[in-house]
Amino acid sequence: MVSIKDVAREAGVAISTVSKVLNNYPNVSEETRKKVYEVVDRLGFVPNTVAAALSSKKSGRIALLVKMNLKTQAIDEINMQYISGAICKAREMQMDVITIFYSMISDMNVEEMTRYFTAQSIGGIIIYGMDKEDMVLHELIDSGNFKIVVVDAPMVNENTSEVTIDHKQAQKDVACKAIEGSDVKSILYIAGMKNGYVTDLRLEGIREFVQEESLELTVKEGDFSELKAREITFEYGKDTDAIVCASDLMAIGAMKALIEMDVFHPVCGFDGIILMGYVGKQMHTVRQDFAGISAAAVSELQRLFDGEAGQKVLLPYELVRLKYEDIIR
Amino acid sequence: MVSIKDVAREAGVAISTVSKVLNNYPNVSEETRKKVYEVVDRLGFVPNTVAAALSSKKSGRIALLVKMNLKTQAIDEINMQYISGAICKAREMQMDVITIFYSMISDMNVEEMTRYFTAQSIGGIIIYGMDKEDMVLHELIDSGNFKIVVVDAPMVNENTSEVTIDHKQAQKDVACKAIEGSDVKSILYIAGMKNGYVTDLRLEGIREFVQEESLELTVKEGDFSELKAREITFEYGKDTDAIVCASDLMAIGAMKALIEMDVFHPVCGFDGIILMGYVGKQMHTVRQDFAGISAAAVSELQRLFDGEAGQKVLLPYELVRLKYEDIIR
DNA sequence: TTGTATGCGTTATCAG
DNA sequence: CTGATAACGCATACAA
Repeated sequence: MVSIKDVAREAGVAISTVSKVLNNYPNVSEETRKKVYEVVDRLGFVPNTVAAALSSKKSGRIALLVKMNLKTQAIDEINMQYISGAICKAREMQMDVITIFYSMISDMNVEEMTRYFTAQSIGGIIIYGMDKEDMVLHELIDSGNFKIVVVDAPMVNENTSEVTIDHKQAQKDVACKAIEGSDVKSILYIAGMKNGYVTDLRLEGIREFVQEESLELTVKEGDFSELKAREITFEYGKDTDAIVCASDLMAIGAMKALIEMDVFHPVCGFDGIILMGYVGKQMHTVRQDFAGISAAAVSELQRLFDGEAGQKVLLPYELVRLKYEDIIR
Repeated sequence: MVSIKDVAREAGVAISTVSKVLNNYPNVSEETRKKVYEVVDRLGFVPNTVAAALSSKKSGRIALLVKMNLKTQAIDEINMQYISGAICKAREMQMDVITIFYSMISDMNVEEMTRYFTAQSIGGIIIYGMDKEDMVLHELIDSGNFKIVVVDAPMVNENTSEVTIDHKQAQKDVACKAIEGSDVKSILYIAGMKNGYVTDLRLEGIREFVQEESLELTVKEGDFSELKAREITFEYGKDTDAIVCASDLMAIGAMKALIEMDVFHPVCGFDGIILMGYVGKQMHTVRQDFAGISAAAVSELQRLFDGEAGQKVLLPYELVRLKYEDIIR
């Protein structure tokens, strides 16, 4: 294995000089910089990220904290996008990534969790799908021991950023799109999990929308469950003119129920997962670029590592309608 | 951060002794072992895996090499199962995991790839979805520089194991199940990628099956593409009595095409992905426990780390038929 | 601007 | 059976 020592010897400089060149330190002459780089790619030197992480505590080792649902496939689609988006971006930015499923550490308290991450030389964490009741995660954020980027949760402080889309506006937009052209007077809204942050935002959106449009609104808790949405639809589906769902999965559940009931109402979802293309009936939905969101989270983490303060990063979304023909390849 | 040094001091022994206890070395008295463990969990000590990896070259740091199409957002249920299965098992076995997508390193040659892994202190690799034309991966395996477990590819040597199911038998079984009760004389088989290892095995299976049952067989290359299976079905679907597909996605493509053509033939798939439940028509398929396969791969890697020779590990499969009602929750 | 020396938290090799 | 101590590869104060 070719190490920094070999490069130093070959280039006729000190190890520390090589290190400085590699880490873009200011005070290095252009000449030695060139010389070092020449040797680096002549020898095909690749810095050992593990050693770097050990040596410097503020290394770029980050953890992706994913809440995975072992049952539902569509949820996996989203997490897969999150994971791949982060991993690719992280590699681009020379950061080391480990993926952790929440269930693996959900029994820990803050101290244990802190030790767990510290023991792995992890300095930054990206949290996906955090909800209001994840007390330990809240404490972890408050502790200030790590740079953290939270996706879709309003946590911003000196070393915590949020990356998200405008859920409220998106919910309004998609509802609007879904009922346009139909004579809709009342809407059944199937909401997400009660303790979810996005649930509130989307709920706000739909409330504002029905107010502006003078529509009637019925809200039911769907818990992001396809089955629950299905049951809710069976019970209340025919009494309203349209069904707006807080997730694609629930929209699918609702739509399939409507079909079985042999009634047709506009249904719209949220997320833009591919699965929507398989349902037969096309539905409007909000397409989130999960991989892009995740990549942005990685960049944001880098910003925090660079000592800048946390902030809220708002990313775009788009309204789509997935056809089977569009999604197969 | 509490380190091994703190434990040693607190327990009144040497650092090396603590290390030996933690790594289950033989020559340690039961007494000191107890004493050390007592201090370990009193202090909540968690070993730093990064330091361990740096120090010991034969560390349990492993890489998951996943082939995924990152360009298109796809239903990547299988890879997600692979990844989560491996990560969970690895944590259980105290191994460190990093996930790498093949596209991130596909432009490297063996030397570069070797340096890349070495630089990350990676000693073991699990390769998913390798095919015959991945020359660099073949070289990587032959180099003997890493302990490697390959999923679904016949690579076994001193430090390489294979984990797989009996694809040939499974293909026979599912085809048999699919046509049982129907008067089928001819079968359209939509095969996978030409350069895939499992493609050959499954093809063998279906060939043997039609021979035993004296059926007619037409084989077309579907490349594991839903779209291609759809097109093939449009072209040849009505001339045969049943369609056997080498993957669920292709089965879905074929089934949807048949529905559009308004003809009904038995169709069966392979893999057992949840998506099958969304198609409407139920199809028989081979359910592979991807997470379990992946977990087995991790265990196998540990075996290799322990100095044992590579082997072929055969895991079970089952025949299923997914209904929408079964998959939603 | 460059080099020296020390430390990061482990593992592993020897003496004892 | 236990304890010093030298690596592992890199980062970084500090000295030159």
